[in-house]
Amino acid sequence: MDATAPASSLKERQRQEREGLILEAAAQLLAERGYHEMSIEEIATRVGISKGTVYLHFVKKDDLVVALVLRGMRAVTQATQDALVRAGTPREKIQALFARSYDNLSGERFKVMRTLFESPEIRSRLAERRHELREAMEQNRQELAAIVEAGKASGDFDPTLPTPVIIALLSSLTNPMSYHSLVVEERMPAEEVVRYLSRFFFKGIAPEAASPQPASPENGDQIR
Amino acid sequence: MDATAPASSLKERQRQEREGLILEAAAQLLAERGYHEMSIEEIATRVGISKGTVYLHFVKKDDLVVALVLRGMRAVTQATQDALVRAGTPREKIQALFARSYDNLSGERFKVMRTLFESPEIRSRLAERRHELREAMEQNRQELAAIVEAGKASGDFDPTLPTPVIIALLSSLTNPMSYHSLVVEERMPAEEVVRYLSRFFFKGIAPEAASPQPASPENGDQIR
Amino acid sequence: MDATAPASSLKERQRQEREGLILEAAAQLLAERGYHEMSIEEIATRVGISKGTVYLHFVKKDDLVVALVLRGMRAVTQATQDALVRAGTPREKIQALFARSYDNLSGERFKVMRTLFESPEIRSRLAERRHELREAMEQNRQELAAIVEAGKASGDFDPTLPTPVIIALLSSLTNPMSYHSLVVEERMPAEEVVRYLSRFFFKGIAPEAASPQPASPENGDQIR
Amino acid sequence: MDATAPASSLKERQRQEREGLILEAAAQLLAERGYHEMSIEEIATRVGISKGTVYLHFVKKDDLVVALVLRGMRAVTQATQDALVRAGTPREKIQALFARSYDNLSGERFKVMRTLFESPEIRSRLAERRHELREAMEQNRQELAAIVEAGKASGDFDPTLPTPVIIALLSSLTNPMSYHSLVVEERMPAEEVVRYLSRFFFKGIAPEAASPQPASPENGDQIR
DNA sequence: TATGAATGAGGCTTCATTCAT
DNA sequence: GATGAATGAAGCCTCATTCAT
Repeated sequence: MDATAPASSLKERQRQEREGLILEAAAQLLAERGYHEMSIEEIATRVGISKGTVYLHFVKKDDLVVALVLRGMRAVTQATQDALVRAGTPREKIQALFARSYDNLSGERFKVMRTLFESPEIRSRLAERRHELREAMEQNRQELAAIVEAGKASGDFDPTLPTPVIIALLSSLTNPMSYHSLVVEERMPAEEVVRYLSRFFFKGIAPEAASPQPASPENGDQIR
Repeated sequence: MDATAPASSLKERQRQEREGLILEAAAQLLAERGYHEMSIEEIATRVGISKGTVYLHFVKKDDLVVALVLRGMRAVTQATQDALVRAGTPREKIQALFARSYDNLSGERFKVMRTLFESPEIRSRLAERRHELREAMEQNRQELAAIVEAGKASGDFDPTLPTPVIIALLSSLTNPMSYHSLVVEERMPAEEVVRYLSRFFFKGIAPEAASPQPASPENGDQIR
Repeated sequence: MDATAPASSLKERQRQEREGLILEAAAQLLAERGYHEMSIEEIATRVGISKGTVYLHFVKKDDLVVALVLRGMRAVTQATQDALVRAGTPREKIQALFARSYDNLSGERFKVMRTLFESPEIRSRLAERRHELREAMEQNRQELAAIVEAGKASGDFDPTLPTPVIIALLSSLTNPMSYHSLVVEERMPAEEVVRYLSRFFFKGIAPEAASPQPASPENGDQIR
Repeated sequence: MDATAPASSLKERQRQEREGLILEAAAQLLAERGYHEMSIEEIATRVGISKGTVYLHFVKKDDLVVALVLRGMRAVTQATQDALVRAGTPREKIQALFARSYDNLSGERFKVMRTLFESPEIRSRLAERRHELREAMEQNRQELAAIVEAGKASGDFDPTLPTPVIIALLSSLTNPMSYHSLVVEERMPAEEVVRYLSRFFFKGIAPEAASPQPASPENGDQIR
């Protein structure tokens, strides 16, 4: 038995690995073409396996998408928590969130997630399994709410702005459309976008000059 | 021929009217279900005509969607121009844009447009006809750019923020996700959302009290 | 309206006709190969239409089979009633039933029905819609029961044999296996089979001589 | 080699045993669901082995079914012979055949066989290998023919009824439909069914009273 | 020898598109 | 023009069969 344990764990690892590849390919195709345009056949081809093998991992096409969303959601939640942990002040945490949304790693996945959620086709598919997703979504929302509340308490955020509004604004500012128009089309470095975003988030569109602060390195790192 | 001209113009008017109805029905279905779940059959049923008749107006399903997008784009451009004309200062113009995005009339159409643009399925379909859309998009972008530049000139907007960034932020803040999460889920009145949005856009997340400006009714309406 | 009525009735007639052809082809294929071996594609080919057209008549493959069974059941019931009406004594009625089972018209359909009912695959499919079939089956059973009871009352049938047993025996003797082994394999004329069957049903396997009746051509053609 | 012979015979016995289990499981599934609904996977699961192992015994699914049918046929033939040997008069032999058909042991297998033969899917499959089955069928038929001829000779059976007809009638009366409608649906004890069947077979549907025989307990147990 | 992961043919079903009426 | 019946391509999914371990 000792002998078989590692063997099975090898198989299992390979299996997990392949499942990851399938999800990766599916995420790409989903982002490129959408739910219907993504065929199981093509996912298989991209991974280098056969159609049938995909079905060894996911019973239905929908299951694959649900798995994709769940995985993405967990990743986003994880990234959010990282931002919570590593950064100190609420202001720094927000900046970390922006940075995460625009880096190329989790950023890409983040983009896919947004795409998924905004597609009516996928929404209706997820709706049938809302119970599986509700929890993950709610958890993520609460992470954000905690940051916002802390920010209000610390005086960084305006306490008269309702928390849901702030969360919505936060989410809005990190959507894939912005990413695309600025980073891809305008070829603006992601870090620069993040810097602007951060400044905007905290100070709005108002000109620097209007602020009484003598120096304004707008990243929020000023002493004030 | 002169005799037939008015007759044909009557026919033509009816034709245009029906085409409008088809587009309307298609927009609804597209927003509700996405490209593939929207069948020509159901569009026809909703309009009260037959499948074949839809094909008298649009040769392909894709053509219908392209027409939809073009029409929507023109409508958005028009609304943008209205905002430019009716409102006075750049600040007021921006407020008008926000208001437009969240009202029920053009707002709904606006939402559909966003949905279309964010759907990979439709994006890839539009990609094949990008030349037909490029112009309309560019025009709209220039309208916004004009407002932004005016705002920078008037001192309302921070001139060190790149115009494309500001445009992206503007667009981001009016996406359907925000609308849904705030107006639908949180049951917040659209006007209230617009007020918060406007305030945020101009002053950011910073607490009101922190602003040294003696008078800052940035909604325009409060004395405070 | 008067003008359209006949037109629609023409269309409708053609439609019914084709539906009949589809059912006919399906019945053949079902009898030849069974449920799974019968593909919609081949039904269509045999009728000379396309796959899609079959679906204009039957939403699902199962629906086709259910329709087939229902139609067959109605035909059998009808034939049973005919036998009840045309023939006089219970004995004659039974003979008519045998004749019906072995003639080429309803006989063939009868055979298909048996095949359908004895196939586990189809049984399980019908099971899901048992409510649609129960009625037709029960009606037919009651027709037979009525004949049997009349026969018991008239002294033709042994009243100590339970009616369900007699019905089961009747049904058994008309099954497709017998038809096949006698009429097809042994090339015995159907009328002759019916004659033997009838004699057997009423007098059993016992030799004629054992019967005390002086003349007993038991085919019913005796004067008595 | 001599040394391996017994070892291989042990292995061989185990192999035969397992083959029997596979056939048993297949027979059950075939009767329950039919050819296509019976998957190799499930057969393996029921036996407690793996899919691949089934293929060590049967190269094709069809081969399995053919083997099943052959085995069943041999069993039926065997049972027929038993009836021939144990019972005395042809009449008793027939009664033994009925009893065999309705008991729970060979009866069940008998039922499966009937099901197989009446399924078009399997028939067409067997057709391709008719040569493998012809012999077994013919042998069985001859056993029955021998009984019938003996019965005719002994005066028990009417010699004017053709032997194939009698065989067909015999077969008809033992079909699974009867079994189901009487034993399962009507909850009639199998022995009682056998008694009625036997009586019917020998004397037909005619009422007892009509028979001139003074005593006729028709079970064949009369002295005569 | 036994396993079960991998394969891919085959069939149902949908729906955009065509075209005779 | 308007209709809707007819078509057939395309994709999901199952499962017999193969084969490396």
